[in-house]
Amino acid sequence: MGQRNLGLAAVARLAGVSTATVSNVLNRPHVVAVPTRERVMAAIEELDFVPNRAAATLRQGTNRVLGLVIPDVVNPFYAAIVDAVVVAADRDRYAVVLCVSHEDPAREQRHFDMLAEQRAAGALVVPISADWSRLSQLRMVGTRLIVVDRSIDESEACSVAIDDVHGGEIAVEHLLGVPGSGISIVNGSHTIVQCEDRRTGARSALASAGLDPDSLVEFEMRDMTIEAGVEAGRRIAASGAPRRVFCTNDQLAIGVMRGLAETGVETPRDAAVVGYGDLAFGTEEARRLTTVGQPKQEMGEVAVAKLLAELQEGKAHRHSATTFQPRLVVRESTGR
Amino acid sequence: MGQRNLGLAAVARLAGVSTATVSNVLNRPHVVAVPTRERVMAAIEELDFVPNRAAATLRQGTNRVLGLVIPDVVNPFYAAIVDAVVVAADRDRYAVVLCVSHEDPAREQRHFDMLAEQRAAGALVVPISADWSRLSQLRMVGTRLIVVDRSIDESEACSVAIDDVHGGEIAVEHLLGVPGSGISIVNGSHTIVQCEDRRTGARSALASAGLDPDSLVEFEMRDMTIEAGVEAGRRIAASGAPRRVFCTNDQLAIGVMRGLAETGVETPRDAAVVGYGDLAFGTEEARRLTTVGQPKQEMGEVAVAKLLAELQEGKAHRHSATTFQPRLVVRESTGR
DNA sequence: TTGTAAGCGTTATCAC
DNA sequence: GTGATAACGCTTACAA
Repeated sequence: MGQRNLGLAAVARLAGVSTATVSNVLNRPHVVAVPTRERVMAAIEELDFVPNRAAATLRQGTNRVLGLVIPDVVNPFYAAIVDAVVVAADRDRYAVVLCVSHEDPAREQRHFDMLAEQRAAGALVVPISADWSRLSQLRMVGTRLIVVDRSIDESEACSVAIDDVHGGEIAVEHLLGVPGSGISIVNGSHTIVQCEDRRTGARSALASAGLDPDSLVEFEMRDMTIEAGVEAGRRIAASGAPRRVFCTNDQLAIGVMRGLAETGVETPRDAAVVGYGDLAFGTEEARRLTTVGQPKQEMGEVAVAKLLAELQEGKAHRHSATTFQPRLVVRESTGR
Repeated sequence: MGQRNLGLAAVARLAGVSTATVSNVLNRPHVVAVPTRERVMAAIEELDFVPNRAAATLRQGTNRVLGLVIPDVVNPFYAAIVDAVVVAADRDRYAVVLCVSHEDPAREQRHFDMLAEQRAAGALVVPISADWSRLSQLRMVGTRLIVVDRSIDESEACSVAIDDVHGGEIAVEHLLGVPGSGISIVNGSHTIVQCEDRRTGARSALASAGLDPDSLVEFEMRDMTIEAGVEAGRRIAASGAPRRVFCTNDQLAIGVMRGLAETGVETPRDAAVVGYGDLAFGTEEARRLTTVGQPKQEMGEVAVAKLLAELQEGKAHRHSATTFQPRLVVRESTGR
């Protein structure tokens, strides 16, 4: 019960061996003779010995810790990544320090500095901006970096990302196979790289089908919420825009279906709607929505795998960028 | 760019002071003369010095790290707690090590041990079981504990929880104010303490209204999913059970509404449904659902506040249990 | 197979 | 206000 706090030395004394041997029992059991090992284990048990990783970190210069820096943890997309990362790291006995930047560069910077001070072995980062000077502290202490869900030059770091252009392509490709004419796109701001990429993919799908990319009828909404989607749906219904609609997230898509329905345009009877993300599971409307699924768990797992590989390889490591392809999840909203 | 890695000593040399002074500049700037301080800061800048927290941890016996152990991070209830905890911890410059137990006791145990080895200053735990012997390692190294979302004897640790009994009470109280007769409850397994508590609250509300608690018509479902809710809704419709229905989570509630609707029983026209949790925001059905809201962010914040207080108070600390009251979020599903 | 001993980079206790 | 210096607990050559 009491809160003692001895060290290797106490264990060594009780077991009648040296500290080096105790250390070996802990880290390289195979080099220790069996009877010695057992004596040491017994002493560890007896004293409730808890190794002090700070001492090991100090000595080795690196901590069995990975940093994970994301913009938001309530967002199910990132939550899924967090889950995958935590599981993968746990498999290799790494602790994960979670940092939520909330899109605040100053906060993100503090997180980087903190991870550097902790001598984190590596960090998985969904960066707010592409300003690499911010990472100098981490570089300085040798923390390895993986950029997640953003692309970056391979000379800088490893990265994993999901190909949003392809996501836009398969969405529109699918819509083109549904009866109707023309394509509408309901998008967020073009300044968001994901939105821009998905739109690029949409245009590319039109081009591949021998259609004019400029024939895409665009609705650029300020927010990417259900409300904004409803507004877009109304405008589509009112303006006679194409009723094969690609929305760049699921909320917009659900809103669009609702906005269309207000004037009696039912999906999928009179319209076809494709969303993006496949995140809002478990709700009625999402269950009917054809959408673009993103392999986020896989991305998280591979990110950790890359990081651990880089840690093993050391100097010999060469950065690489991995891209994951989204796949279409076909449901009712495009089934005529 | 190079990866140097000096220490206080190098900074001290460059600034022409002792390591003690550099340490003071970092930790107690006010005791250092201004010109000296400035010279030291310049040297720190010049050398890109990054303090090594492992050394400080080793010396001080405690790490500026909080552990957060939860069963699941994709679940929005826990995600909200994680967010609140991370923000609160960040305010006081604590790093948060996230551990996801996935309901696996062995894994949870590893997490505890790991936090002990890291000499975490404290840990916020949503424990799988109430087996306190599991925490011996943590106790041994002086890590302070706060139990979150579970109750525990005040002699053991501080805790924060949400009063599920009261949640059940206000839900049924509200249903009793809606036209109709009798109350149905759609619940998960009674072995889940939250389910049992919410049911207890429901019975208590009946009693307070002068009704027989045993008049509560119960449906105990194996899962707490939308599907299970649909099944319950069908059974309610078929059996003529009371159509004022309290469901112990939102998924069940959404399912019940759907199941009822299959036989033309529309909510709120012919039925009143109350859910629990207020988590599935942004979906059409959830927007219409009267439900019991849980102050989860507040719980997370207070948990960290308690932990930090305990860390400050040290020996003098006395444990305490804080209970948060849920509040009813009234929406369409009970509005006749 | 085991022991010896030199650090790792801080912080804290004294002197000055 | 500042400087020496002794821990803190572990890992790792190297020696035996």
